[in-house]
Amino acid sequence: MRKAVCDKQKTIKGAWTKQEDQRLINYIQAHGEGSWRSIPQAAGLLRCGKSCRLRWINYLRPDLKRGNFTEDEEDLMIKLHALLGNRWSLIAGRLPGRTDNEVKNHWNSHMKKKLQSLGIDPNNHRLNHARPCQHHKGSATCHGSHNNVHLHRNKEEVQVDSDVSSKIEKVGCSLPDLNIGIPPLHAP
DNA sequence: AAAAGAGACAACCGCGAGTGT
DNA sequence: GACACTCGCGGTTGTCTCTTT
Repeated sequence: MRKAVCDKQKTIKGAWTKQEDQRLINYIQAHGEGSWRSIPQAAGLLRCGKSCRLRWINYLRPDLKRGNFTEDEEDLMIKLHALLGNRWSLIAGRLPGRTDNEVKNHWNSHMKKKLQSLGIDPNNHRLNHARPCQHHKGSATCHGSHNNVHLHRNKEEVQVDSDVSSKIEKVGCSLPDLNIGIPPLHAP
């Protein structure tokens, strides 16, 4: 049994204050990201490294794009989710300025409902039989609704991280009912 | 105007993978 | 090979804000 890293010392939990944010920003700007475990102490924060990392990645990073998702981003998110399932970090990697947490939250609160309203099961991207095909504005067809695009997490089954693009190509070919046109990977 | 409910988002937790010794 | 440790991910929960009654 491994001990939780954050239990080892007295750490603050809950919402971050502006002062804490500023300390973390100042430290990372001066020293880089480095070892998250040592950052809290070095930056003078009573937070665990995990919490610092999360705060930086999801909120403080200068390259983050705040605000609503555009239609293009949502479109791409749907396509990527059809391919990758709940691999939010991979999906976020294709949406510049977006974080996995942001993508995950947006999916759970907005996109699920959006897909359901279009008669699409948000889990497997199949058309629901209850709804007629013409109500779906996408290109999926009824006869193709038996395709299940869920990809297993097991790395022996699919090597996602190494080359997403090649997998997209492969999966896209095997899923004629999913109009998956994924743009090339953006530079970080 | 106040209370209740719903929605959105930030943050935490536990686990698995990767790496060094 | 076994172990210890850190990092990163996805699921879940907590809390704040907005909307409805």
